[in-house]
Amino acid sequence: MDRRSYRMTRRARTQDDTRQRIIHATMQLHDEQGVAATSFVDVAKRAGIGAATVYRHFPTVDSLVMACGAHVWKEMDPPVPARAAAMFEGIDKREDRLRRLVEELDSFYRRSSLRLARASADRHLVRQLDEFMGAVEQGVEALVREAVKDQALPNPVFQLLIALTDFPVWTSMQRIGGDERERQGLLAGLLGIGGDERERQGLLAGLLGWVVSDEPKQSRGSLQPVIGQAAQR
Amino acid sequence: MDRRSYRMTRRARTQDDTRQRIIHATMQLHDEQGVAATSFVDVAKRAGIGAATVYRHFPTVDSLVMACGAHVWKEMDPPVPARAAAMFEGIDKREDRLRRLVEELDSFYRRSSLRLARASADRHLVRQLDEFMGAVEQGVEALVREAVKDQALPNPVFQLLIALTDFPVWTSMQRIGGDERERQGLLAGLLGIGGDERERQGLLAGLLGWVVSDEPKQSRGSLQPVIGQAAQR
DNA sequence: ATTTCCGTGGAAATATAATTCCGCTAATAT
DNA sequence: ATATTAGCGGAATTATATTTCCACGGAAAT
Repeated sequence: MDRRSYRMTRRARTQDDTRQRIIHATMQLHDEQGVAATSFVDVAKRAGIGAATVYRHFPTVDSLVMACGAHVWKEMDPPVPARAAAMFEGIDKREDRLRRLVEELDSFYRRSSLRLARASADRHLVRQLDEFMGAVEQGVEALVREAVKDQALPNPVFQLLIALTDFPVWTSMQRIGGDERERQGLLAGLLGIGGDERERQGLLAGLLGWVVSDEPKQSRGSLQPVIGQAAQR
Repeated sequence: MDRRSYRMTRRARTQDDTRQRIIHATMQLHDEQGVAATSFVDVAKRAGIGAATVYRHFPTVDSLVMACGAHVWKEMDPPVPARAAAMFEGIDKREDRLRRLVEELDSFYRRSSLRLARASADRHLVRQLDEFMGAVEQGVEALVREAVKDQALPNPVFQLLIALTDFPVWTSMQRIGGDERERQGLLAGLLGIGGDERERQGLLAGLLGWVVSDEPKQSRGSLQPVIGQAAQR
């Protein structure tokens, strides 16, 4: 009795269906109660199948989380370094590039806020989530870098931009309220502070230069020389 | 046979010693592996005593976490609303008050960063941690409010200040590196943007006003009218 | 001294989540 | 039709964390 060859047509379909149900149930639960808090039994119950079946499809937690991760990544469509340049296609003016950057980031964070929050919450418990967030951060950084690529910013200024554009900061800023336009304008304003042309440096760039250099440049004694100077002149 | 009266002098001391050992071991483990990840058995092992003894001293997880919380609170000595005013005693100039605020916050966040991070990480799992962080946030908010109390900031600006002074934002800014003085100067600069006197509003206040109002005030078309205008005039 | 009291901790009991076993059934090939 | 294969899932098993029990021994009172 040698092994028969199996093609599995109809069967394969129901099997694949089960797999999709599992993934769907898992994502649902991850959204509702968090990633780390979701057990295999929970998933099975939600999907309306046996726990053993979940194990058949996904022998390890890793494989399940990864399968979900792929789906989620696709759904949230985060910025990736490869497409960063294309996002600013034909946009030359500094302000317009900044505006574009903020638009892109705000809409990304907004449409992904729940899942980014869930991933952030458990990234120290689940390796995949940490990698996931790492990839997101890389994409955002690439976007920022592309937005200011012809400005030759000093590294600390660039790092500040990165810091001000990350997800935790966006989350904190949500408390301000307001609609999409207000939020974006506000963030764009904050970022716009950082570095204009080289000769008349942007406000923050100037400020940073003052702060980093050992001695105040002009108005010693004042705590915000550049800003103060810009505002009263 | 009626109950004897017990005074417990020597005994009370060793018992109290055990209690302190438990608390010490718990804080150690919370620092090392996080709050939620630390079990009663872990604590017992670290303290070199039996698990049952831990239960005798702290019947519930809550009681143990609270005892540790009290210690931690004392050690980190966070800003509290009651002492907020005293922190600015005799400091009148706007810039000096801001500088004081940043000094206070940065040094607080720096000396408490590990534990604030641990508390933040698990605040969604452990009620006490959430309350703890809530109290910290209240203290910080009181400090900020006190720092700008005579400026009559529009609420959105104030909210922005709160957002920019919270722990997640501070954490993100750590990536910039630099020493204490640089960091503080940078943050002070960022905050200083927000709201000067009413008549010549601070840059950010102006920006916000522009963003919030429906139509651009002066230089329509430009994305950062206030900053642009301030910088080039 | 001796009786009473109580903190201690090893061990057992309990709870819950993770994983595997195995018989059932439906799909497939001949 | 019938033998064969493979997905399925209830139930059993294992693993781990939580909680309780109780005998022991040293401290406190008389």
